[in-house]
Amino acid sequence: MVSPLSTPRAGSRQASFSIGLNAVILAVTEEAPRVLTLPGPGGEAALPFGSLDPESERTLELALRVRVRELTGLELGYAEQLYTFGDRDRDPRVREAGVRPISIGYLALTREVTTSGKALWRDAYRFFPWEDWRQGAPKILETAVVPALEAWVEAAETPAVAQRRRERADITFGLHGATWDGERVLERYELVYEAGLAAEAERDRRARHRLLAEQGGEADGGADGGPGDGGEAGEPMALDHRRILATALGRTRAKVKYRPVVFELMPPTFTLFQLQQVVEALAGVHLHKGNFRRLVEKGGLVEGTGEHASTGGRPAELFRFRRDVLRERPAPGVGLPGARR
Amino acid sequence: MVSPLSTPRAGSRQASFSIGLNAVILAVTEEAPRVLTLPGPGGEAALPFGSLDPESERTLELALRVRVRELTGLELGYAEQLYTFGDRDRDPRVREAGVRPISIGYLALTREVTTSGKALWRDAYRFFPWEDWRQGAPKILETAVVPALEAWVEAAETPAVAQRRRERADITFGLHGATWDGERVLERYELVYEAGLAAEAERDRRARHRLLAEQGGEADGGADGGPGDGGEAGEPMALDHRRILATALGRTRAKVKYRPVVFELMPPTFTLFQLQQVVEALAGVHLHKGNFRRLVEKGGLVEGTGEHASTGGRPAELFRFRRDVLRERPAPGVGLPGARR
DNA sequence: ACCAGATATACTCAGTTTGAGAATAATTGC
DNA sequence: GCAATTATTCTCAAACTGAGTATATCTGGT
Repeated sequence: MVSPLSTPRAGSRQASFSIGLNAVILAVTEEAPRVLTLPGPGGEAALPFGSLDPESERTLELALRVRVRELTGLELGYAEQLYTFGDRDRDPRVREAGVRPISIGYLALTREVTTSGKALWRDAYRFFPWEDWRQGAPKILETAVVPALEAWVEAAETPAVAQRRRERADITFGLHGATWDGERVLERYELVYEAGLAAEAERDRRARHRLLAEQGGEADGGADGGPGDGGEAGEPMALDHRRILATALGRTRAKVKYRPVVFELMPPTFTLFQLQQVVEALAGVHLHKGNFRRLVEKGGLVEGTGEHASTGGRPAELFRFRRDVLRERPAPGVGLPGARR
Repeated sequence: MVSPLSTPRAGSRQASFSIGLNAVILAVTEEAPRVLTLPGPGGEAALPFGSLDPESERTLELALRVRVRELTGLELGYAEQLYTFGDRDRDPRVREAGVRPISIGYLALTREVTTSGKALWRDAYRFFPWEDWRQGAPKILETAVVPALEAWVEAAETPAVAQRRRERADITFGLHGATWDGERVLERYELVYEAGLAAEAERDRRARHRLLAEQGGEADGGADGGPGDGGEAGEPMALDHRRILATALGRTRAKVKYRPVVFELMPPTFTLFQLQQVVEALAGVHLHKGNFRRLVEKGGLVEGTGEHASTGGRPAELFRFRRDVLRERPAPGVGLPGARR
């Protein structure tokens, strides 16, 4: 049953694919979103990942769970697929082994637990310092990002390209009167990469050139390799892992608004302020206490347990997630300010 | 530079992968969402698809665009990645060639244009008759879907499983007081498949059994193959294409609410009622005319051109998409009733 | 026992948005 | 000019939002 539609490409010698499964495992502790990392090549942090065996595993998600258990000892709860990355020229492994890597990213939310092996929980904002607005506008925007973006706009070869670049920079970073959209984490990282600010950009460029020199292959498109010196904006990660992490953070920020996924990150019972702090850590902004409370209580997302926890001031009531909300409302989430269309 | 994390699996003989690129190309005409299909194996409709060559193509999306142009003559505009499917036991091609197919689905929105080759635009609701509520609750729910779901719940082996099944059925189909959520298109199709109502379920089961008989392989998990007789609910598609289409429709319904993607489906100028009808076709529900108008005008999504189109009654003003809205608001979309938060 | 400090929780209130319906305007066909 | 048709504008109550203020209940110190 060969499909009548498939189109074999010219020149496909025995090259093949590898399917990489990458897990972004998020937890929130001490008011920071934390991602589970492993030491990767070159000292860079890496996401837990492994490759899919073509025969043995029934589904991609099951395979991912097995890999994560092997690597970190963690038994995943909530997990969803994020995105599949397959850019040929953005992975140093590409032609080295004649294998084209396809990376399938997954997002998992969990409570932080001690893990085995070399796994380490790291603050996700270490990799995206411009995403945390809880202490006001992040300084790195002024000092590094905006200047680099301006240089990148200036470096355009035609005014039309410069115009497009400027508009894109404005929208993704909320410059010149545009509004900051917390969900555009990936778009911002991509821009940081393109502007040459991410250490990965320089690293990948070098790797490509090395290969081209060895093989005398095609010309480099030259769409990147801008003015940046690299290493200035956020800690780099192995391979394309920072990209995957950016996708995960953006998706989490979006999803929290319309699905009760925050509760995956909470203990069975919690105070409303603890819940709020977790949401704030993910969103990277502060919320109005009274309004948050109203939203989450009147919205039927939680129910009180009657028990109380001492806090240093008046004791706070402990709440639990109210599962019935799933039946009642189509899109139950904790909605942030400006979440309104 | 071998990753320290990859875990070679036992028993991986020279099996390999193929990467399939699948395009769901949507347009709206005559008040129906239409999907571009090609004749597939066994007379079933198929999505345009082809496989990725490991070496020649720089990015997945570019490869997809090339395939679609070759197959249908269509030059894609807006396109986004949807989901990657890789279930081993749900694709008849799996072990036939020792190749495990991974399908990457894409969503493209366009205006309907005449296409070359054997491509055909078909009403998407033909494949999901339960999704169109514009004429009231679809009859097929009463006549086929709900009874099949009930049978599927009854067929559970333990009361606990039956309980879980019932809750899942209620939430995804809005039964017993739960609310219908237009975006859960995939979840509904998956349930229809699991309940044995989708013709594909029976087809895939047969294919698996044929292979098992030939190879004497592992036992079938038996998690499906329920009471349904197949073929009762919606037209089937080739391979896992109905799954991909369901993902696309759900994503489109969601996205329309917070990104101005409808305009990809519109001509350069249009009346507000035309715009509304396109949104209604996608959402599968009717909207309040005045409110829709208010939303879209006050929301700054469109601007009048001053020109008018004759309609049979009072002429309607022609509008165009107002691009500036992208700068002004973080999540501009046309929002449906109940879309709040 | 009382007070200050720290939290949690409860209220208030104006402004905005939503959902639903009704009223008015500009055409076409007869 | 009239009926039918479609577009456009208004109205209004209910619900929701954003921001602030007031009250309650604990701890620790004196």
